[in-house]
Amino acid sequence: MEKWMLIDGNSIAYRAFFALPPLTNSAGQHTNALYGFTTMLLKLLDELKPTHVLVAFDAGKVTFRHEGYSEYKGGRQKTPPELSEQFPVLKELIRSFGIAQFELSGYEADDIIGTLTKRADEQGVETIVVSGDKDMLQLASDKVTIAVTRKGVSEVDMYSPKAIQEKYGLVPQQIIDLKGLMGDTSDNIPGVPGVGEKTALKLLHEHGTVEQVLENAGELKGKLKENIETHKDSALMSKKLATIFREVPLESGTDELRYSGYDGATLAEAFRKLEFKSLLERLDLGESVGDSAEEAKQSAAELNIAIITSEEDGESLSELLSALQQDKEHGLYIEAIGENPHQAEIIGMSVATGDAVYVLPYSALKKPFAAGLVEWFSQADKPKYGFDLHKVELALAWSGIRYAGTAFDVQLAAYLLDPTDTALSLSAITGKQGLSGIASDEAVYGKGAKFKVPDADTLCRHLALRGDAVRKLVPILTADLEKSGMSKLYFELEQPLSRVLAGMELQGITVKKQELEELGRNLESQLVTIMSDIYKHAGVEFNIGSPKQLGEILFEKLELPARKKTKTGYSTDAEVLEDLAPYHPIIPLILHYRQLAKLQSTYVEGLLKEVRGETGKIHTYYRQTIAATGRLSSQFPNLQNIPIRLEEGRQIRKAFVPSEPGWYIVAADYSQIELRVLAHIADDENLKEAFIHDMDIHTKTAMDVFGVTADQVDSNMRRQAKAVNFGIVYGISDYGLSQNLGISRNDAGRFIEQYKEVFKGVRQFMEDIVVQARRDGYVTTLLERRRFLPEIKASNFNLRSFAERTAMNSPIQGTAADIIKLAMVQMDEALRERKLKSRMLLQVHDELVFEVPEEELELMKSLVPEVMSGALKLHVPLKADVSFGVNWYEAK
DNA sequence: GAGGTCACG
DNA sequence: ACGTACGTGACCTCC
Repeated sequence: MEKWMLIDGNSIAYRAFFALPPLTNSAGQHTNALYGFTTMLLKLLDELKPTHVLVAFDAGKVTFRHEGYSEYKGGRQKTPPELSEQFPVLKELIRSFGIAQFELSGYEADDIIGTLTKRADEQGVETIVVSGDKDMLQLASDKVTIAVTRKGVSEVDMYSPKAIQEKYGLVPQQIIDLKGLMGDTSDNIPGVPGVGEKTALKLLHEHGTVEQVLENAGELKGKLKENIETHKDSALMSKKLATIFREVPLESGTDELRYSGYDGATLAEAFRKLEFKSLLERLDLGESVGDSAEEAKQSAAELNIAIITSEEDGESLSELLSALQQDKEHGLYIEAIGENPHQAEIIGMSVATGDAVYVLPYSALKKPFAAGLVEWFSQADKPKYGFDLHKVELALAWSGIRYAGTAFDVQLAAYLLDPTDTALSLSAITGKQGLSGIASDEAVYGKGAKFKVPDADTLCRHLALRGDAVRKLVPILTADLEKSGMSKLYFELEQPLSRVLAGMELQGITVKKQELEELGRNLESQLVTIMSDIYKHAGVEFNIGSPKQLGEILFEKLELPARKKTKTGYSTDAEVLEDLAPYHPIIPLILHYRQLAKLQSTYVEGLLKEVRGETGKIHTYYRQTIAATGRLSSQFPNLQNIPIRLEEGRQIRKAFVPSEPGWYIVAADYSQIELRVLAHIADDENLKEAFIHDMDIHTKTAMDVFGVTADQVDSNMRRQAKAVNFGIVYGISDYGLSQNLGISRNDAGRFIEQYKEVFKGVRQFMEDIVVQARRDGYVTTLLERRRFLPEIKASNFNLRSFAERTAMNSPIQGTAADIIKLAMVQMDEALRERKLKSRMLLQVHDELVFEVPEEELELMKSLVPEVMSGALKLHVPLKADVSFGVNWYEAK
């Protein structure tokens, strides 16, 4: 059974353009009409499942309608260039869908559609016309339904003749009479002055057609009668103009409209260019969620899968090993279940190479006959092309299998290509690259309580598809890195770093449980005391840890002044409480309670849970593919936020000790790395000068901003200057600075202006980087790390301002990240070359922590800062301060 | 699972 | 007029 869908391309594009905010891709190309059109099209294709689809466009400026009425569409605003530039792309996009499109010189889209619906009526084919224009309702029939967009383009109202009858009390043919009387300002159809929809409907209900209304105009009264009699011609002409011409000389037959579904890869390529990320994912999702099982079976059926479970599959295994030993290109996928790679369970693996995909359940990998494969894993000179090999290395290590030799990691590459992309699962990357979708993790395993490893058959097929996907992605992402100028960053920094990180994580850091436990007992007794004090002051027991309950106590029961609100109620954060401190003695108690409770739950109990019983060590997991700026992050547990600012919390660091008796903790941190990076990037003479002379940068800033000499800078001026420096790095705003310093916005603005007067290079940088971001759609670090900032062109002030601050901050924070990463790779090499026993254990953004035997202490105290400061040559010196002690606390 | 809070650079 | 400092992760409460 045929089913036609006929779309008024111009009308829908217009609707979409005005309904959506001005979206652009990173190249600055406007995409809102395209996006709206596409979402609507995908939805209709999915819901209506047409066999034939056509998009019709208006062609040429002059249509036959102008012959009779030159003012036709005259009053219409000129098409904005932001929209007209989208039409050629739209036409290409429709081709990517595999959908036919017509335009015929001298005719409008609705004439083409009218002509086709006439054929549909004659042939009895069910047809849906899609438009943003109610004019189309005249085409409705028992075969033809009109879908008119509502609320933008996401939803449509369906008009059958019956629906039109219900809504207007008219038959479809009368729609033109309606237009004839009421006109249409958007097309500059005049109609009859003073006649709107209400009057027009009343007249038509009585008389049926424009002609009849005119004939019976004598019966009418007053102004209406006068208007109609004087504008008879206008009414008749308007009716003619509103009439869709249904005899367009179309040469093409309807066979050309046949639609057999889109090609995922072609469409994904088009979406990729336009950066329709959510739609790309939806393509992926549509396949993986919708018919995941079927799809997977289908694609898997096309693969030559060799499942290796026992010695009997020796032949397959030999083939595989032979390919791997010859360094054949391949795709490796290892499934490790669990978020924490130190506790993940490997359930199987696959390698796609040659014309086959080899799949091994983990049980097979552990058997003696697979020893060759285990050997291959450990060979650093045997290249491995895989996905998230950092996690794999850790998971394998805990299963007693050594791993080395990453030649390419699809996930790491995808991160560099867009570090703000939070969907770096293999299925997401595959979908984004427009390869045929593989099932998402959730589709295969379920999630939460429903998590379940599927039966062996399903699992093997699934693993096979993933190995195959990795193999296809390797050359694509390699080329993308090259195109974006990030090959060097990838191959010489990120990939080597991945290995260094794994080494640090597996090494772990020793934590003295007794130390933490004692701290915990101490905290516990303090907490009990404070808690009862708080209850006394409140006059009631409540859950201090509940912001809701606390808010009620403070602002309702105790009637303290509530200043700040959150989405859900009163804000009770530290800033609010500090302001309230003078009003009630309960406030300092709550602040203290909060502080200690945090230490207890996160740092004492939290860390104790992470200490491995066997070794007394904590193994964090540095994530290399999370932070938008290129920084690392640390999880399970986070060792990058161990307390230091307050003395009570700093005590936690006493529990972090060397793993061997007599060794030391050595810690080295970059001094003012971000401001030094800024001095370099902005090439600011004054700032560079300050660092070349290794001045105290906040004092120097105070001198320049306040126009005083060094000995005139008091601690308050220095504090304010320090805040200004922070602000500069964060992408300053007067408001932000005023909040931070508790001063007026005007005063903050003056500080900033003064700063920019003295640090002219910084001012120039701030201005240039925003312009650059707007031009390129992204900003870069010194090592060419990118961050895309599409919102830099947003019309929404907040979004745009955020993007502008990010444009200033990311190159600074990101370059600092580049530098310490370089230092880590170089430090790792230095330790190996010199065959030192010292080990690098932790990284905290601008700090590296080592454990060092006594005999290497002196050497490391000079080597570490030397490597760190020499990691990258800038126009200012990099400085690293080093310290040591018997624990992390003492290394200060 | 979201929101609030707070630890770090 | 708009209303915010940049980047993270963990814990708790409450729905």
